[in-house]
Amino acid sequence: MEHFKPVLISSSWFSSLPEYLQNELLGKVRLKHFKAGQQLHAKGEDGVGFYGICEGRLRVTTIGVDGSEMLLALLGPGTWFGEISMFDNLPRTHDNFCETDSTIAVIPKNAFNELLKKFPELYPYFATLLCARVRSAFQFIDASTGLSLKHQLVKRLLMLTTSYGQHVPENSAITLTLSQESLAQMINSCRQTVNRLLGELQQEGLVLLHYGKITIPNPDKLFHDYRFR
Amino acid sequence: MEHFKPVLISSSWFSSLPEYLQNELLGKVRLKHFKAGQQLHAKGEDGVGFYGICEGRLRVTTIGVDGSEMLLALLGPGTWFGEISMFDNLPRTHDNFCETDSTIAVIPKNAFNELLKKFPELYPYFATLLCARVRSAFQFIDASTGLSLKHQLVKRLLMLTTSYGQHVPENSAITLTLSQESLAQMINSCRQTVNRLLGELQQEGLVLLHYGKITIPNPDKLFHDYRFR
DNA sequence: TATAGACTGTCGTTACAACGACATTGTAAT
DNA sequence: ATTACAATGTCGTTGTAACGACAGTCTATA
Repeated sequence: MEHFKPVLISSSWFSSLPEYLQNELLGKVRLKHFKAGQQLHAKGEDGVGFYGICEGRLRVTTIGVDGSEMLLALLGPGTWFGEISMFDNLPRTHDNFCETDSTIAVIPKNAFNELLKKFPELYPYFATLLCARVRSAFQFIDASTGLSLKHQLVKRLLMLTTSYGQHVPENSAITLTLSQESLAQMINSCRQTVNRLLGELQQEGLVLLHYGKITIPNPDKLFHDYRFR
Repeated sequence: MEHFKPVLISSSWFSSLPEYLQNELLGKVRLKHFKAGQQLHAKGEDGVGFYGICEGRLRVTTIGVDGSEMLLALLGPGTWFGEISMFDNLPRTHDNFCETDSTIAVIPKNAFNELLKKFPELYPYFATLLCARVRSAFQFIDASTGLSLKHQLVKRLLMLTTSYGQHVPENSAITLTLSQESLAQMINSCRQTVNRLLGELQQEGLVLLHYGKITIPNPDKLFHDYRFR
C-alpha cells in the first residue's frame, strides 16, 4: 500500500487536499487487483465505492442503441473517479473495464460517507472535483458536435495527452499507446477514416504514426494549429 | 418578489431543500429584468452570481470553431443555474441569452459564499445539483454520439418535454414552442433534414407539426417507440 | 386588409463518411 | 524460423446528410 501512495496523491486534485485529509482518505483504502478485460462495474449498477488507480489502465465506455461500444475515456494511474454515485446515490453512469492488469484503491461507500460526516470540510474539495467533471463533459460535448471530424480527432488527441499522459514536462513529445480503432470509437467514426485523417496530420508534421502508438512531437503546436475557443 | 416565490421554489431540486435554507437563499435574491435578445453572460466571463428564472426563457449556447451557434438548452421558469463558477471560481462555461423578456433572481457571489460559510449543510444539496449536471451532460453526450440523427432528434424532443415543460401532468400532450431551425441547431443538423425527420415522426403519429410549435401527443409512446438504454 | 417577415415543405446537387474488401506490416509465442 | 494475430494502409462503392433554391403558409402589425 505504502508503495502506491506516491501515485495516489499525484493528481492535481488529490494533492490539493490538506495532508491530514489525504491521509484520512488513504487510511480507508482497500487494494483490489483486476485482470485485463475484467469489468470494474457496469452502467446502471449501484455505486459501491470511490476509486483511485494505482497501476494499469481503464476503459470507460457506453453501448449505443445500435450495440456499438463507444469509448469515452482512458484512465491511467493517479486518477480518482466514481464519486458521482457516492453523492447522489444513483446508478453508475458508465461501463468500466480494465485494459491491462490493474490495481485499484477502493474506498467503500460506507467508509466514504463516514469520512464526509466526520470531515465536512471535504465537501468543497469534492464540489471542485464535480465541477471539473462537468467542465470536461462540456468540453467533450463541444468536441463531439459542431466540429469537423478532423477537429474532433485533434481535440481528442489533446485530451488524451493531458488527462492521461499526466506528469509530463510541458513541451515535450508524448506517445500515446492506443490503436486507431480505439481512437475511432472515441469520435464515433471508423478506423479507415481515422487512418486517413491521421495520415493528413502526419503529412502536416503534427503526429508520427507507429504500430499501436501515436507520437505527438509538439502538443502545443498541434493545439495552436487547430485553434479552439 | 413574493410574487415569484412559488415559481422559484417549484423545481424538484430547490424544493428538496429544508424550508429554512430555501428562505435563506431567497433572502439574498435581487431581481433583474432583461429584454429579449439581451445577454446574461458570455462564455469565458467570470461568474458573478447564482441564478433562478422567475419568468421568461433563456437560450444556452456555444459558438463552434466554424462560427455556427449551437443551442444546448432552453431554460424556463423555476430553473436554477450558474452554480459551477461559484464553486470552482472558473469562467462561465456557456453563452446565455434571453429569448423573451425575462426576470431573473440573482444571488450575488459574495452573498452566495457567505451563505455557504454560515450554512455548510448546503453543501450536500449543491453536490446533488452538480451530480445532476454531470448526469445530464452525459445524457447529452450519449445523445450526440452513437445515435442516428432521428434518435438524436427524438431524444432531444424528450429532453425538452421534461426539462422545460416542467410542471406537466404525467401523461398528457405537450406543445413545445420552438422552430425547426432551433431544433436543428440543437442536434447540429440542418433545418431541411429536421423537417424531413419530423415529417416521418408525424407519419408515425408521434408528433404534430404547427407553425413554430411542435406537439407531442403522447411523450411516453414516443419514448417507448424509440427505446433508449 | 394589405404587407413584410418568419417559418415550413420539398426539390435537386454535391460532398463526405461508412463499409466491405484485401494487401501489407508489426509483434509475440511456440 | 514459423505461425497466428493484431494493426495499419488503401481501394472502390454506397448511403446519407448538408446545402442552395424556391414556393407556399402563417402571423403580426400597420
